[in-house]
Amino acid sequence: MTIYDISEKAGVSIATVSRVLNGSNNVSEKTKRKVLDVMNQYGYTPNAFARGLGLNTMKTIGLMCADSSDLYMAKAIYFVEQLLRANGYDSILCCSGYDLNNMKKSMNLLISKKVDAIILIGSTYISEKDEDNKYITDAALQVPVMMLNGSLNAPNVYGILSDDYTSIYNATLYLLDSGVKDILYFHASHSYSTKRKMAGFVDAMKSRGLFKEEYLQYFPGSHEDIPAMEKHLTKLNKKGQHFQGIIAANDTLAMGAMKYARISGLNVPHDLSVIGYDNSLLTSTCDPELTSVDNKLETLCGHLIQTLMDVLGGKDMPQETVFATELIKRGTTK
Amino acid sequence: MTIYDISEKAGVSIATVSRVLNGSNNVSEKTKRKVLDVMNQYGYTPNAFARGLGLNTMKTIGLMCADSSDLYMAKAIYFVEQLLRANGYDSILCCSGYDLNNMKKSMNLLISKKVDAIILIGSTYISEKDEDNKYITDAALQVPVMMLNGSLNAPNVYGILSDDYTSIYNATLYLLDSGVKDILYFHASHSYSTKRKMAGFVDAMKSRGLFKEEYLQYFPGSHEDIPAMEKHLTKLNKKGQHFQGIIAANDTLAMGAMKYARISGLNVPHDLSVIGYDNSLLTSTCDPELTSVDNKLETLCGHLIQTLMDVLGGKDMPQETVFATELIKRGTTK
DNA sequence: TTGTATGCGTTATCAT
DNA sequence: ATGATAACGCATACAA
Repeated sequence: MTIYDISEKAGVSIATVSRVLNGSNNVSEKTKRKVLDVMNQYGYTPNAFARGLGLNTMKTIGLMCADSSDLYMAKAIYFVEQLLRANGYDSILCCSGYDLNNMKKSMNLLISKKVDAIILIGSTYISEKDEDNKYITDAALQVPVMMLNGSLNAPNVYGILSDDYTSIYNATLYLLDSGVKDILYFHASHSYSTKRKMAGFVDAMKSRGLFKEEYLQYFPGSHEDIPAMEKHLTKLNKKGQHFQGIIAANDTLAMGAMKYARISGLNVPHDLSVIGYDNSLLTSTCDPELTSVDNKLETLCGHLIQTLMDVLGGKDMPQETVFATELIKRGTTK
Repeated sequence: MTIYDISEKAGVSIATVSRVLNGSNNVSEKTKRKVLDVMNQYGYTPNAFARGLGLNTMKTIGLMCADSSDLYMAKAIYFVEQLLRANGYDSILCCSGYDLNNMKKSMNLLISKKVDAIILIGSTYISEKDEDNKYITDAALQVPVMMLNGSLNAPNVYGILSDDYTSIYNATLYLLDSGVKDILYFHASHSYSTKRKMAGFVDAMKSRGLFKEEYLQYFPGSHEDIPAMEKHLTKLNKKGQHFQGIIAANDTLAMGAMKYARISGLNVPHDLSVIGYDNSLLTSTCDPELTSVDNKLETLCGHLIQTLMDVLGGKDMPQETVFATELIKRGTTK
């Protein structure tokens, strides 16, 4: 069933059918009805490929994330997909993993599929070395690139981020002010976001003259392996590294800290204070409930999509937008 | 940059360029090199829309899930997307929510985008009433429909599922054999999967002559609201409903049970035994760690994609494939 | 092995 | 208001 079939059965030209299809006003009410009737009768739907060829767009946005099963990214995908669809766009998803080569591959794949824009979910994609970001700036030569919680100073790439630095800076001060001295920053990646958080931690500690390099604790294992996180901390403690506070780069790591406390017989928050990040459902799985930074993900996603729509509409938009977060205080801090 | 440009610059016809593009053997090594060189030089990539129009496929599979941020679905999406891409297909994602009308809309949208097949993730999509499944069987008239953890006896729809019934049947017996008598089945949806689990529970209890209707506990709130789950159980207990065991339809609900135990001062597993479902990362967030049913999701996804590829390749495939699960015993059961 | 010509189903630019 | 016709960029049957 094509536009030709409809035109024939309705006794009009394909041009008229096309006009009806696209809601042009230049068509009499009478013929419009006739064409519409025939369409319904035969259950006609326009061919998306042909339309894509003609319009050079299929109203599709490419979504890239390292791992769609990560709590943060999964939520982001959900919000972004909903909002895109509400704006008449579809999402094609690419879980690229954390390897640079696969990221490049995913990017090329999306570009070759002629998506209208690319959304990079999570700060995984931005690298220290400029050359490693080239695949992003290259992509931005073709279509707008939106970064959720990332930022890159290049034409046609837009970053929407939460203020990770200040979040952790303030969280650290909050912990210090509650009387906790030795605080660990516990992270499992070297992403852009993690680094900004770390900088916030370092600066806050330094502002009180309390910073030590050993406070920065990198966990090299799987980002889902909570028992391994516990073991990491236990080993650390056995090595003589003392700490009464842990600030984790995400809630899952904080769960590792909680497990460590339980196994070590530590009272939380009295012996050990813990702060997580993302304010996920994990915050209510532990006892006491986890104090965590709310990253305002839904707000970020909303703003990201709005910015994208404006960019696609030809408007000038700010290259970087930063949102404040909120520390949700629960039982793991005093 | 089109095939015409390349043909001109390489001094050959567009047919030859096309042949090179599609790896045809009927082209001399020499001209192939020449064409390839020109392509690289100009950074040519074929237009996906034009190709789609000609071949009537863009090698894209439609993914539907109710909520991509649900732990189960998020993992499934990850596996499925990876496997599809490894087979040369892309995924377009639609988070339909749990409302039937939106599900239909999502389905139509995917069909109209001319995807090569549709994968329904989670048992959300299959309904009691035949008429409510019509949109699925209708879709199957156009493209193969694969159901992850769902099943529908209709042409061109294929179900890959884990044996939810037996899982819970055995888990229930396991709990009974450990000396626990009053057991609750705790669920938050009326999905096909949840019902099969419930049937397993009911039959297991009946097999020992221990079933009571009140044991079936439906939680009407948000599937992420763990505190509300706890309150539900607390209220239940206050109403005089006793229980020493809880079998939850998923790990999140089990977290609610664990929270209830803590708040009520119950020792797990001595006073209360808990079994979850999905064997997610939540199993290691609580204390003691959660006994849970491993649904073998990765295996299911692998099989689903393989089946799909075979179906697309024209092979005859079984309409339903059921995989056994495994009860992973941890600290919440004796 | 290579080239020519046509079709794929639209949209859009002209006329009328 | 409506119709004829040319793109859009590729694949492919057929010819050479």
